[in-house]
Amino acid sequence: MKSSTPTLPVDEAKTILRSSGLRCTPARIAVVQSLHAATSPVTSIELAEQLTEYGFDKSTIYRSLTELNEADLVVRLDLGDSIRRFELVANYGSGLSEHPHFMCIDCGEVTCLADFTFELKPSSRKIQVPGTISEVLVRGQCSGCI
Amino acid sequence: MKSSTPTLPVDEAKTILRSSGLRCTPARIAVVQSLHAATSPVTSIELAEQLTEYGFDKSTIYRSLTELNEADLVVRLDLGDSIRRFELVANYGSGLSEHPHFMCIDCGEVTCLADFTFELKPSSRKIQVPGTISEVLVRGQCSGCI
DNA sequence: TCTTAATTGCAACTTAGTTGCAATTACAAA
DNA sequence: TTTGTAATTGCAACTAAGTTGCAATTAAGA
Repeated sequence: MKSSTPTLPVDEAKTILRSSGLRCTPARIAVVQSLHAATSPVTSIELAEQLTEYGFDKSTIYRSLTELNEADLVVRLDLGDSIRRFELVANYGSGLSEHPHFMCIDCGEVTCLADFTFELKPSSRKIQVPGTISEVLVRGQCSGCI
Repeated sequence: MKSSTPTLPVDEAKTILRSSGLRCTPARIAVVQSLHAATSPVTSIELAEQLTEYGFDKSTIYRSLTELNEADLVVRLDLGDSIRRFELVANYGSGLSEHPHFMCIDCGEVTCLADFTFELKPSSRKIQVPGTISEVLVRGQCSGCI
């Protein structure tokens, strides 16, 4: 698990939780801290494995993730390898909002395309995207795997 | 399961299979016919349920899908709901190749954005996409679910 | 028709995630 | 600070999707 960022102080984790009216429980604080430390989306499996080592039950972790997601504190990414990934919304920073993601079909590495915007171009003026867009995922081989 | 297209004749299914050097077995023919009949990507579950009713074992269906995928006769889509979908490459038609897909996060409906091209724009000239792109998935709410 | 490697069906297994429920805990109100 | 109570947790059992080992069967070239 990547974690280059210094650990988020418990108080800040609590502030994040309370901002959405969630109770501050050890499990949720640990989940927020873990997600905060990550530099790219974290899989639920990684998180469950990491936190069960500290005594939390895996069902608690999965439940916490679902609750944080419903409270819009974390984004749930379904990047196509049948494994769910989560990103702390707070990590996006102030102005920065959601961004496309790139996933390598060989090594599974996920990259945030934070500095890219995407555009869907219709072949004719008559057709349009069949709805609102909330997430964009690009899959391919990363430069290390080509 | 959507199937508006008339059933693909067995002979044509066999031709498709043989074109990639695969043996023509009843299971593979049934899978090809099923995928051919679909107008949008089919989940492995749908396919397994549909074809086990005809006496095929689910492991055979999953194996057939893997083989057809490895032979480049079908494309495997991982659209983010942890459920794999498959599309018959032959359905793309002659000139038409792969296209982006749109998936509704509410109803799960998948649409082929066959008439759209996709563009990722970097915020500056200095950055670029971290690899080659092989698949693009757009998620959001379809017009029926908004 | 024969031969043989490829394919299949079966059952058991794996993995990711979910659920019911009794025990515990966070936190608002007294 | 203590208390009451609804929210949360741990546990164990379960589900669903997909995989695997292996003996029996079959497609298709000789």
